[in-house]
Amino acid sequence: MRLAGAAMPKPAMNFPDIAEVARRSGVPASTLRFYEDKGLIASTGRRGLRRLFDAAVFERLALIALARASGFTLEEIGTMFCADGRVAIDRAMLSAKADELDKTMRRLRAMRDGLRHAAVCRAPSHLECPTFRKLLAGAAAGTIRAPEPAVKAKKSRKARHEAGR
Amino acid sequence: MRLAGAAMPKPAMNFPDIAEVARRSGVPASTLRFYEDKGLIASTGRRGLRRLFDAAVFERLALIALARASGFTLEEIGTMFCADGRVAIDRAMLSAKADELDKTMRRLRAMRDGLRHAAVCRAPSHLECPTFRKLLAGAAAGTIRAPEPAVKAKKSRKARHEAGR
DNA sequence: GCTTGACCTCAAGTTAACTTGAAGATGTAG
DNA sequence: CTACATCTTCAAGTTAACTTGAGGTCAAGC
Repeated sequence: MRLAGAAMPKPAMNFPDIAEVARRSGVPASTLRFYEDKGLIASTGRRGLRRLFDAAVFERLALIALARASGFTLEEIGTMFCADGRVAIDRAMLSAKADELDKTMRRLRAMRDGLRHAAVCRAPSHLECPTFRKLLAGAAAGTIRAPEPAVKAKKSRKARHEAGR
Repeated sequence: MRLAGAAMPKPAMNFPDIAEVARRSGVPASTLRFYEDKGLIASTGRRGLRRLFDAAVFERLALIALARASGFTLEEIGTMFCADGRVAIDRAMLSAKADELDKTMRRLRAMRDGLRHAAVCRAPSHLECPTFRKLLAGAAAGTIRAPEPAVKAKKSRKARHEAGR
């Protein structure tokens, strides 16, 4: 992917600037600033105005991506890091989130089955299909509810990034 | 609260007003107005300023709830209704959404397994656990991504509603 | 020394799905 | 007829996680 050239470009390899971090992580610079602002990552210093990071930031970003994919909010993710930069994840929190995912998955599974049925059901209208009506009744009774918040991806930051913005 | 007398109370039973619809459906009046504004439901007329609905609105609301629970956006849900008020759901759309749910579930399953492992893993730090590092690598590579948008529930509208707001 | 392009800050905008609030209208009980 | 609880409209606020834009700074190349 990147030609390992002999000549090191401007920012010292071991102190990547924000553009370098963005390039290598796929996380936009604006997001990196945003994360820093939120205390999720930290720059190790500045060259003039410009932030310099160290290599640890990549692991940190991976951790954040992983946590986000698991459904943690940025705020929750913030609690996973000690002030000293060390990672200290509460195991109970992990279990709780796993339980949450299980619940979500059960809900989604039910919905998916309903959708699959509705997609092939031969009833003239969905409203006349008993399976569908059962689901509807659940929705009416409030047993069926919409999902939790989350995040949007829309076009995948990596994709947009790699497309040259 | 309201005695079921022989005399029909204010809103004719078969033309519930917005408060009645809210009460029976659990959907807040503000949401009903919002949905009407978006064209997802329709009031059948007015008594003075006040909207009157007919019984069909309950099915409609159940349908909306169901679709929302399946991950459809309100905009997508809008396409499920013809102008004449008839329901006409594109079966291909249902399949597509089912596929989407499957994808989501695969992702969530992987995350859940990772979380469960991390919760019990004996490695001194998560960063030293090979399983965890494998996930991290996935996150770094961008194969692991955050979920789709969705909706929030926070306290369940029904609960808040029934708690007398 | 000057130009330039990348970076900086800070405020405001974006999206989805609603909620909240202000100001006004009205059917209904008394 | 007067109160008043409910309704009405319309604009603006909310949340999460970012993005965008304006206006400014600065290191490096020429």
